[in-house]
Amino acid sequence: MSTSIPETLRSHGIQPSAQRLAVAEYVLDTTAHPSADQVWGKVRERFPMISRATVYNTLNLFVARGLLRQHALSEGRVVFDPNTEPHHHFIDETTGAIHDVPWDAVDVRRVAELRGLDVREYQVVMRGRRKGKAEKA
Amino acid sequence: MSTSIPETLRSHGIQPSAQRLAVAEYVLDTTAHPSADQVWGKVRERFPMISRATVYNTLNLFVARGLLRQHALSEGRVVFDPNTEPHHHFIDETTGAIHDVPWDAVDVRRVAELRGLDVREYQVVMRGRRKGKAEKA
DNA sequence: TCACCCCCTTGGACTAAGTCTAGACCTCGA
DNA sequence: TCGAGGTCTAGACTTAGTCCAAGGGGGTGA
Ligand SMILES: [Mn+2]
Ligand SMILES: [Mn+2]
Ligand SMILES: [Zn+2]
Ligand SMILES: [Zn+2]
Repeated sequence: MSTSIPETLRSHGIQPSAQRLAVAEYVLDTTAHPSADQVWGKVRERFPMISRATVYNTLNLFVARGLLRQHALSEGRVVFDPNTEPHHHFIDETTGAIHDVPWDAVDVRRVAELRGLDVREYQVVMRGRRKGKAEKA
Repeated sequence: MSTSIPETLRSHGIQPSAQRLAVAEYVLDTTAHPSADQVWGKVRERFPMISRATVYNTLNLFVARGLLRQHALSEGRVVFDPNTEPHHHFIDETTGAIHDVPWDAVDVRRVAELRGLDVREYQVVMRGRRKGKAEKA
């Protein structure tokens, strides 16, 4: 039982509105790492009159208030991620899909010892193919 | 005493031309991780008639032939990197500058053990500020 | 030397991602 | 009821990047 979406928005200082709820319902509950235009496409299925500018404004607002993170992992694609905890990413070179990798699944050491660099955050970005699971037709 | 630039191009299967040499002279010898349009701006200083399309074509060709790597590290910026050996990157949040971090300066373990993922390559992407060196005016 | 061919370069059209703006529209409190 | 602020919208605008059709240039063989 988690808090309702309007509550979540308010607790991050965001005034709920019909459009913002429609965006939040999709983007706060996906692991697909969608782009802004993909979010627009998805939200329009249930809310056809929402404008592109509103989706961009809403996503940028959510990022500014810490509800979402924004990543530029693969060429030219900026994506949104509701997982705001530290974690790593794996990019499937075949499909372009981005998968989360739990923070503790990888060991990274000696980052804090780098001379001259004050590292505030970091992640491991991996590329390759998903194993097993025969390719879907 | 390294090989000449025309030799380098030929050894990667690239026919030298005046334009390609001008691009190569700059981009194979920078640590600045420039964008395509930054390369265009720089090359035009010495070769003012070179077209934008040629710079993009040349950079893409260099990437295809393994002379350059392309990275999308920070939001919306695709940059070119003549360092084709494995290494990590540090992004200065203040200036946006991208710095190379030697492969051995960081320890990454257990990447190969990830179940279901065939990791072909990876790097650590770090963000923060450069220490020391008072900010330049 | 000349002609031909192939590759290269060029400017401009085109596309896609993203931002900005001006006005319409809500909502809520006085 | 009214006004003020905040929100939404369509469309113009910007920027990165690709595509295209036409022109140019250099090597090779006659
Ligand atoms: Mn939060
Ligand atoms: Mn090489
Ligand atoms: Zn993620
Ligand atoms: Zn680099």
